[in-house]
Amino acid sequence: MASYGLIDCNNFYASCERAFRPELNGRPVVVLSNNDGCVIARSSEAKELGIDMGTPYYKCRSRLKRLGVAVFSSNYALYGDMSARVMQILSRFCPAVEVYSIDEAFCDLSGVPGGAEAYARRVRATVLAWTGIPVTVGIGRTKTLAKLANRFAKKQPRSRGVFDLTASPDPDRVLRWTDIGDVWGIGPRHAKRLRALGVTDALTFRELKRDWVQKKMTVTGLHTLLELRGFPCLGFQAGPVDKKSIVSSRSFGHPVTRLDHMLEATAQYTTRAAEKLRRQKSVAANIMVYLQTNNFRLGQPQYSNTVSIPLPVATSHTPTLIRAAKTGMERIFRHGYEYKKCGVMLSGLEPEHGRWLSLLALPPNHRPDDAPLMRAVDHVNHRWGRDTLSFAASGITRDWRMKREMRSPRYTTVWEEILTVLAK
DNA sequence: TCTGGGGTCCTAGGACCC
DNA sequence: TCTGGGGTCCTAGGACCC
Repeated sequence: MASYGLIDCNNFYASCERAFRPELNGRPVVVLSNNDGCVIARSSEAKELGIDMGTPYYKCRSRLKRLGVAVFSSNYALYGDMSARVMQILSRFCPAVEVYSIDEAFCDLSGVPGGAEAYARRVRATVLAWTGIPVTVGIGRTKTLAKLANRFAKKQPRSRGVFDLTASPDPDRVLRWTDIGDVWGIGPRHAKRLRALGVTDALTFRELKRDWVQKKMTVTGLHTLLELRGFPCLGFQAGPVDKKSIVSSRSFGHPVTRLDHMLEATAQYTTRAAEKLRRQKSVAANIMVYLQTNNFRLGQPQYSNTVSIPLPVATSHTPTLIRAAKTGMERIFRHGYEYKKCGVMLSGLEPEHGRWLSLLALPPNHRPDDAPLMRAVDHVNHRWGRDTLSFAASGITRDWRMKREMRSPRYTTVWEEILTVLAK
C-alpha cells in the first residue's frame, strides 16, 4: 500500500532568517509581505504572543517594537535558495519528490527501509543539521491524510516532528480531533456551510454520502472525501510541471498617479514574467494587464480595470511583450486616480519548440531570430545578477518600487552579502 | 502614510455551429 | 398560441492552495 510523506518546513521564512542569526533563537521573529505590508511568517514565540497571520504591519508596528520582536522584510532570494537546499536533501532520501510549494514537499515513502517513521526522523535530522531549517513530517495513505498527519505532528509536541497516521492505533481519533476547516481542500466557505450542518471535524465529514458531497462541493470536494477514506485521488507529480499562466505584479511603495510611471512598472513586471516564461521554455499567446487603486481606502475614488491582448504569434521575446503590455496599459489607464498596484499575466502558454506559427505575416518588429538576444540577456543576468541588463522602458529611478526597509542580507546568493565569520 | 503575490481547478452561461 | 436539439469553445467568477 502506498504511503505518502508530507515534509513541511516550520515557520519557513522566520526559520531562514534565524538560520543566519542564531542569536534570534528563542526570540520572537516575524517576516513581512512584499512592500512591508503585513505579517506573513511568525516564529513560534511570535505566535505565542498572539501576533496573527496577515496583520497589517502599520497596525502592529509599535506593539512588535515594545515586545522586542525581530522584524524582517521578505527576502525571497534567501528563501528560494534555502528552499532549493532543503529539496535537494529530500531527493537524496526519496527518488520521488513532489515540490508542492516553497516550504513543502510530498515524498513517496512506500517501502522505505526500516519503516516510514524511522526514515522520516532521519530525513528530519539531516535537513536540520545541513540547513538549520526544522521540518515536520506527516505520513498517510493519501496526500490529504499526510497533510492531516503533518498538522497533528505540529500541534502535538510528543510526536517530536514526525507522525505516521498509517501506524496509529486509532487514526479515527486523529480525524475527530481535526477541525473541518483545517482539512486540506476545505476552505472557509465550505467549512462555514458544513459547520452549520453539524459537520465540525474531519471524521464526521468522512462519513457523509459521496453523492451529497459531489453535488454541494463539486468533484474537488469528492476527492477530499475519498482521500480521507484512504483512496488516492490527487496525482503525485515528481519533477517540475510547466505553469499554465505566469503572473507578475506588485504593490507600489507610494501611490502612482502618472502614466509614465505606470508604464515603467508595467514594463518591469512584463520583463519578470517573460524571464519566468523562458525559464520553463514556453511562449505566451496572450498577455493581460491590470491596474487598481487602493480598495482599502473607501473614501477615495476607486478604479480598476483589466485588458487582454492576444499576441499574433506566441512569443517569449521581452520587447514584443513589453510593447503589447504598454499598449494595454495605455488603453485602461485613467488620470485622476491614485493607483496602488498593477500587474501582468501571461497565458495561453505553449512549449517554445514545435509551436504553431501564424499563417499571417509576422508582426512588425518580430524577427524570428530574437531567441539568441533573449538567451544572451538571460545569461548575463544569471551570471551577474538580476537587472544587470534591463530594458529602458522599465525606467531608471523607479520611484514606484516597493518598500523593503528591513531586508536581511542575501547571504547565499550575492557575494557582497555573504556571511562573515570572525575567528577569535 | 501604512493592508502580499502567485497559482490551480471547476462550473455556469453565452456565443456559435450544424 | 406556437419557438429543436445537441455539441464545442470560451470566459468570468468562485473556491481553494501556499
